[in-house]
Amino acid sequence: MRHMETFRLIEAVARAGSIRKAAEDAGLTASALNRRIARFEDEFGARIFERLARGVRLNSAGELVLQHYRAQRSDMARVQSQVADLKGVRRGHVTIACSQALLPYFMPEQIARYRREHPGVTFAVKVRDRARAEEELAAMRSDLALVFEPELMVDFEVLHQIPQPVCAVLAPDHPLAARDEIRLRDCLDHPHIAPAAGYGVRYLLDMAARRGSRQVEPVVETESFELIRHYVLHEGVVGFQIPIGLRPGGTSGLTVRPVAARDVPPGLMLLGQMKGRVLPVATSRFATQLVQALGE
Amino acid sequence: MRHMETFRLIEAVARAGSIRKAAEDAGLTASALNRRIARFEDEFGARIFERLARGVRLNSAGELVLQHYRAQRSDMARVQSQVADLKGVRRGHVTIACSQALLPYFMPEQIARYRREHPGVTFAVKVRDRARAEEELAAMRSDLALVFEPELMVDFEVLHQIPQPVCAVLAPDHPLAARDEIRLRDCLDHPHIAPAAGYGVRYLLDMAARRGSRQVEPVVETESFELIRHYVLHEGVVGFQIPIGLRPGGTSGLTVRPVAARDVPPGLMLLGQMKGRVLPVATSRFATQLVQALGE
DNA sequence: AGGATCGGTGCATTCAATGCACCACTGGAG
DNA sequence: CTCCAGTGGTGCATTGAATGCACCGATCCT
Repeated sequence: MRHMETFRLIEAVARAGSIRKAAEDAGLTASALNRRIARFEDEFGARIFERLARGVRLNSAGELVLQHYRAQRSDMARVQSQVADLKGVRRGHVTIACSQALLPYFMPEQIARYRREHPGVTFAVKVRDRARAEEELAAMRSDLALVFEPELMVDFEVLHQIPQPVCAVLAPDHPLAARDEIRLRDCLDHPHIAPAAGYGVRYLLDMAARRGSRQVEPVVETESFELIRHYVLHEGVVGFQIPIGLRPGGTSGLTVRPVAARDVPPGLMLLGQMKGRVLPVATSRFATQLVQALGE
Repeated sequence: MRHMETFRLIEAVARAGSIRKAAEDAGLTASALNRRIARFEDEFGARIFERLARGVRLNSAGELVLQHYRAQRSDMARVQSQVADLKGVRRGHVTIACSQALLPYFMPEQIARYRREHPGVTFAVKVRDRARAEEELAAMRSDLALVFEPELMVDFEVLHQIPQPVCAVLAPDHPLAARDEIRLRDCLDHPHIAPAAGYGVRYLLDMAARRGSRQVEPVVETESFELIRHYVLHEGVVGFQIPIGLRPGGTSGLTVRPVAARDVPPGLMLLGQMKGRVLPVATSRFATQLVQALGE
């Protein structure tokens, strides 16, 4: 869309922090870009950039303008998607930011199921922790977010939520594998492997451990859930996961036992969108499917 | 705002039903406008106008585009208003579509009260019947609507509602003026003056009369509530109004008596906005004031 | 048949956007 | 301090996208 060129450039300048840099990236001269911005500020009626000695920075008016542009851009995408829909083309593109736990089983299954019925719809799956996922939504770089225990910003509109108890993941020959339910203190007494700080599971574990005057002291700390699942098969340590990230049948050679809910309260897996946005057709349908799948 | 010129022209063409007419109005040639539209359709990826023998008409894709433009325009106005606000200018413009009954007392009072605290805010008050008021909101030509018994379209978001009983308006020497409450059949037995079809009061009266196998047969039928209020002083007829359109004290020389609620159920006065819109600062504050005033 | 009105198109023109060269200013390194 | 690198801002010539003009073919109404 030709008419939002200026907005696109404004966004580029805001990102680069400098008119010259942004101009170079955009393939035009600094003077041209400078004048575009000056002209926009004239028409708009207010400065949108603070002029610093070493560059520029968006002021609060500029933040509002940028937010407006992003909303407008995403709405235009929605309109195009709806038009494509009524042309019978049945195309679309769904962008979703989700927690790592959904990568092995849940998301692949859901996307495959959807694409079986709508092969024209393409997907972008971004892996974001709970804080970054909400940023994605706010900047409208993603249409949906499916995250575990997010910090719930004001702009996050919850479409569905399900509780997810924290589970211990063990090799079948681990001493704790015999029990049906495991206490947190038993996990902490054994060597354990845990996600790094910032992840929902770790957050719940830290809170619970502190309540029992204990500490989570993992022998291995990692950002990869996949590493956790595989590592417990190599060394007799206790791993932690949530059920949605584990194969339901348990054919993967892992033993899964819930950690006592009275020790570690279940966290919430939330499906959400940017508040007030009208989602494109394909996205909206996919969200509906997710809600249904989560409900089962 | 320069960048939505094309959208503005598209709207003009849609309204005029002809590229040539719209071009003339806009002060450019038909060929230029034609090409602008063709270029937009190219970029957009779909036709937005049906080409007819005698002109053009928006197709459904075009309707979506126009709706997008209106939403975007109103959001830009909101952004500018917020920026003006944080510049300390405290300016703004409130556009409200309302029923005729609010013109004599309610709206003047409310606007004056608001402007006493915010002299920089200007107002546009459009008088629209209940059907047209919702059109105004949908096309974003008005920010708020305060209407009696609207038909409640899907895009109408109710901010507040209060019941309004239908009242008989009489000269003090009218035979019915002696009673505290008046039955509908008594009104219909006397000569009466009523609003034209399409107005909320008339709608309620028609429904109620039909239930009693009677008919509303006014000696004078008018679109002006003001005429009704004044006419009852000239001829001994029964007029109909809702309380919010009458002076509370009753110093206007009129006698007001409620029509029995078991005959004519009270209608609803609804304050609403376009669903999902973020209102400009000034408008939002004014809406809050209206809600409070209606609550009293 | 014929006039009126419509959308669409080829070609010359124009003016707004751009590139270039340059200025003034700032901050940090030598 | 000087000097340099990097920034935003400006006057002037240039260019190309948008426009106006003239014209075409189609359609509708008289």
